[in-house]
Amino acid sequence: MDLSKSAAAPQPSPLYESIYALVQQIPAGRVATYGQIAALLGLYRHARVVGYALFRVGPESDIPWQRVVNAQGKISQSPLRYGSDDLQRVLLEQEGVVFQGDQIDLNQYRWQPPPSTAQFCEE
DNA sequence: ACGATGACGTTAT
DNA sequence: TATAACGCCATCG
Repeated sequence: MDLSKSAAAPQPSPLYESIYALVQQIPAGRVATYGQIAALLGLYRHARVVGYALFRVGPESDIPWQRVVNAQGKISQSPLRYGSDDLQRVLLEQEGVVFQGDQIDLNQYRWQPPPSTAQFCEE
């Protein structure tokens, strides 16, 4: 049997898998930005794709989508979401994240990706 | 195959 | 500092 293309693609796209896997690696009380996750996957400008991947994920998923916010440290959600506008904020607060107004201090809560997960050469 | 969409990011005004 | 428009690329119909 050739398993070259038979029963070898249960997942719609490995790209999403990578995104989900990375998001799951975010520890509680920490947050990451879409651009950050995208950059870790080598998708420097694909922040939108990351958001789109999480969009397809459901509220019952194993993905802590709640820990993913935009570069402004704010919560992004679409009108098509579950309906709870403050749901994500509440979930983060329960993890120990403090909101300054409607914004989070990324300088303090930004998740620091381990070098094992991805390589980042900064200067 | 093409067009429209989208949970963003960045730059310009 | 806030608002607006553009770009970026994968996914969906």
